[in-house]
Amino acid sequence: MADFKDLDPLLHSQLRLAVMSLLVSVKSAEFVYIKEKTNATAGNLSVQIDKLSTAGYIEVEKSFKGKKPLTTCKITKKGLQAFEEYVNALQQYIRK
Amino acid sequence: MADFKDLDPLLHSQLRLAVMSLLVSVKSAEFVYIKEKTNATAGNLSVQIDKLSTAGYIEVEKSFKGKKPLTTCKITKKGLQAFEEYVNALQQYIRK
DNA sequence: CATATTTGGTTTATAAAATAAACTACTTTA
DNA sequence: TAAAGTAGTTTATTTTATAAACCAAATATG
Repeated sequence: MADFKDLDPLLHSQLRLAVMSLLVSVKSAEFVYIKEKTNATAGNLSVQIDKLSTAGYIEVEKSFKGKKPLTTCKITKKGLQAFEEYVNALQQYIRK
Repeated sequence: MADFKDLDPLLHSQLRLAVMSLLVSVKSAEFVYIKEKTNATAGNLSVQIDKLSTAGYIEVEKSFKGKKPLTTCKITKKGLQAFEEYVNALQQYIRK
């Protein structure tokens, strides 16, 4: 049996993984939408989005919807690759 | 799309998950063996094994191999169930 | 009209987790 | 008999995650 590959710690977090999971399928999503889908608090989500953004895994665009702030996220190529590698590494842990 | 199910925080840890993953397949393993397979430090492993044991996910038996201490771990029914649930919940996050 | 309340967040503080370092107890080897 | 190794545990430190507090603007309410 091969040794366990390290799991990207940036992705091995429930909330960040959920965010990435969403972004993989929808390609672009608003803060509020992500917040609802993930059941996260705004504060927590804000922090985790920041981390993903700093890592270059997602792109964050701040604009306005009418007069309200609007934060839109989309996954980057780097993020997609990291996600795929994470999933591959993880398979080793969870296949019975 | 259904909301994301919570991931058992006890299992959502690289080292603890690796330990459980090992125990699922081998059914019983020694401390040193687990340590080598997971590349963990003894201290870290000791702590994480303790947590899994306290949760009732594994059973820990302390004996002696000759004159050296021997810690043997095996997964419990509860642990196996938790592992399976974790894997199921996780699927939702990682299917593309 | 003024004052709550809601929206869409960010910042900061606290709690929990992971990890590393130090230590224990004993054994083996030189 | 001193040094080094084995098999761990305990404690301290660092990192993370989460919650609580806050902010600015908009909208609703009496």
